[in-house]
Amino acid sequence: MGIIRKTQSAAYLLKEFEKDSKAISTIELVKRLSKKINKTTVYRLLNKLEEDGILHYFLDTKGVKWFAKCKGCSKSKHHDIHPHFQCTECGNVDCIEVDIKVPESPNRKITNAHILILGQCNLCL
Amino acid sequence: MGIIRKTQSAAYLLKEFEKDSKAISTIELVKRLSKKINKTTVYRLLNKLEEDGILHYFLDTKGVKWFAKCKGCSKSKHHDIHPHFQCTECGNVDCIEVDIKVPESPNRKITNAHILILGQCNLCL
DNA sequence: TTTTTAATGCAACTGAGTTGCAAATATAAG
DNA sequence: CTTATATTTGCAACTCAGTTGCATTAAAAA
Repeated sequence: MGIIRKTQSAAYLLKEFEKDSKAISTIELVKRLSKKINKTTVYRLLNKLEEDGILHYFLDTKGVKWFAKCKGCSKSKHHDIHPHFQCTECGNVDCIEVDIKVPESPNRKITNAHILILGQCNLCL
Repeated sequence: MGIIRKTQSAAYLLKEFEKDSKAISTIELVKRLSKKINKTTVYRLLNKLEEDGILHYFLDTKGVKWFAKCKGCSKSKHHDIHPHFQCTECGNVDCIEVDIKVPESPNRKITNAHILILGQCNLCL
């Protein structure tokens, strides 16, 4: 589907990602916006924005979904196949702009990779 | 906690992993064992076996939890920090015995990495 | 065999995410 | 600007994986 109309809800949602470039978990977003946007709408908007290449998402080690703003992605193709870093102490997540080489594997065709790096962030060191 | 007693349920559960070395999703395990073991028990056993270093787990792109048998892990430390491969067509998951170098990052201490490689398996090519 | 203590089953619960539908609102048409 | 139309939204009810409390069962120790 993707976003078709410029609605107030979409504006509120995108505003959250303009504050800083950190990733935000779905649950956190639903909480933050609960007074302005209904939970259902938040979920629907996130999916649409992801399809349009405006946001990208990934899952952390606990299965929590995190969203972040895309850089240079389009509707046709996501280019955000970069690793993500999650601090094991504070839980914060960042995008890491580094390419990691994934080894070829016999008898398989590798098309993508999800990489989550764990450790301590600069604030928790 | 970890496993303390050798119970029939634990034996049934481990048997599933002895058939082959593939990873099995939690939901699939609960289904397969539903006539022999209660759902609650399956979940509790999986956690215990993971703590004991007998099984390891990881999450796929949809947040589904997969378990597989560990090779050379102990209660004190999991060594199964290898990548996992999931076929985007049939959904099957395998452990990949390859080391991937994770780049160092300034201002961070990297301790671990979760790597999920996606593509087509030999059966789906 | 009896005692002790962990493991299990059951039923009820939790909470993230989804669905159907009526009402609201953005956009296009007139 | 007003009306028509089609997408978005909110709400309530639902789904379903995973969890919790507690009484019962079954390992292992005495």
